[in-house]
Amino acid sequence: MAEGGSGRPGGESLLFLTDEQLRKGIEAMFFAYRGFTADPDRILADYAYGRAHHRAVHFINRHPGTTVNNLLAILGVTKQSLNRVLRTLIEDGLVESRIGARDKRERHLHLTEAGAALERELSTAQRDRMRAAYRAAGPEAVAGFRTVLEAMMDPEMRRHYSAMKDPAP
Amino acid sequence: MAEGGSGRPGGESLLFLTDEQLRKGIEAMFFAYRGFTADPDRILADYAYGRAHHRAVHFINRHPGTTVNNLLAILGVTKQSLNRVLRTLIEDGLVESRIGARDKRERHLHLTEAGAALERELSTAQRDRMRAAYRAAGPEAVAGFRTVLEAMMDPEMRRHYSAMKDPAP
DNA sequence: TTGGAATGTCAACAAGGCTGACATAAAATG
DNA sequence: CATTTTATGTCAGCCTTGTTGACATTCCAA
Repeated sequence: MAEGGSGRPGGESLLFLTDEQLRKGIEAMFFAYRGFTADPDRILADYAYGRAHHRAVHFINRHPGTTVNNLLAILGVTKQSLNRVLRTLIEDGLVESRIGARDKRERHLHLTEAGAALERELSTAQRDRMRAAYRAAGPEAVAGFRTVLEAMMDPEMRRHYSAMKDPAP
Repeated sequence: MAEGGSGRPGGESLLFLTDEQLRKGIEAMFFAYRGFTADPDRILADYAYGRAHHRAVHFINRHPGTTVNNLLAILGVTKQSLNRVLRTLIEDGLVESRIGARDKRERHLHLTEAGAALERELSTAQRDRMRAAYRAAGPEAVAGFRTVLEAMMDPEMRRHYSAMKDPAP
């Protein structure tokens, strides 16, 4: 066969869709995600927190005043799971839970100053790695990176992703 | 400010390095990784296996005859953790562990036919999603995707990634 | 031959997912 | 007003998968 023997037929413009290319993409995701979480994980270990706490703190910072239910939808875990994490964060004074003004059943979540400080520490480490990768890869690669990742999301997750404040164009 | 008010100075060619852009990249990784693992996770639930089993099966398939130690380095977990997963896979007849010929301390790992069948089922599901994302994004985006992911890896992981058989150019 | 290094196994513990059941309070609805 | 639905919190218990510690086996080098 003229197109490389992958067993997947197609014109030469579809070479990037061979099984072998797709496997490389899968492994790239696996190895890159490890790097992606490595720096925050190290910091979290010092605080006796885990990735679950990081995720909660991250999205509370991004959506100040969000309700528990909304956070549940974003994180895609059960309320029991989230509650355990949230409880420790509130006990430790990193997150504040305010009863809703309109709807008193709701709890609106905010970071305290200490919570914001942890968020900064974590996101600085994670952004530093992301920045280095972006800088090494260049703007065009970054655009492609974002395009593929967005196409890989479940539609529900894409909603949450797109709903976040986008940088001014 | 002329460059969007992110607080990060830089010429217009560095707009893709603003904190806001980096945050979007971080969230894209988070949401995309969820999609990336969603399909295999559903299949694994039917077999009472987890992601750890998937990873082991994937890399044993990619490196037939690999030793436990080598797999450890690739997966980046403790040998005790891997051993538990490996033990169930061997008990269930998906993986074969052969004592090394030269060095009898080593165990060389191979998939059985049943193991290869599970691997195919899992990787087919995962590749399907990856293929759809690649197709939607196009070849240039895919190249950028791979470039950024590779830049994001720890050097050690990048070694393992690059060591894998690359598609013929 | 003997001591250390490498490899792999077993045991026990913790984090953080999950389900199920249940309580409370407030809102929405008849 | 009575009832139902919604939002949240909590308890109990299970599973996967990470961890450390202890230990057995095997190899190799002093």
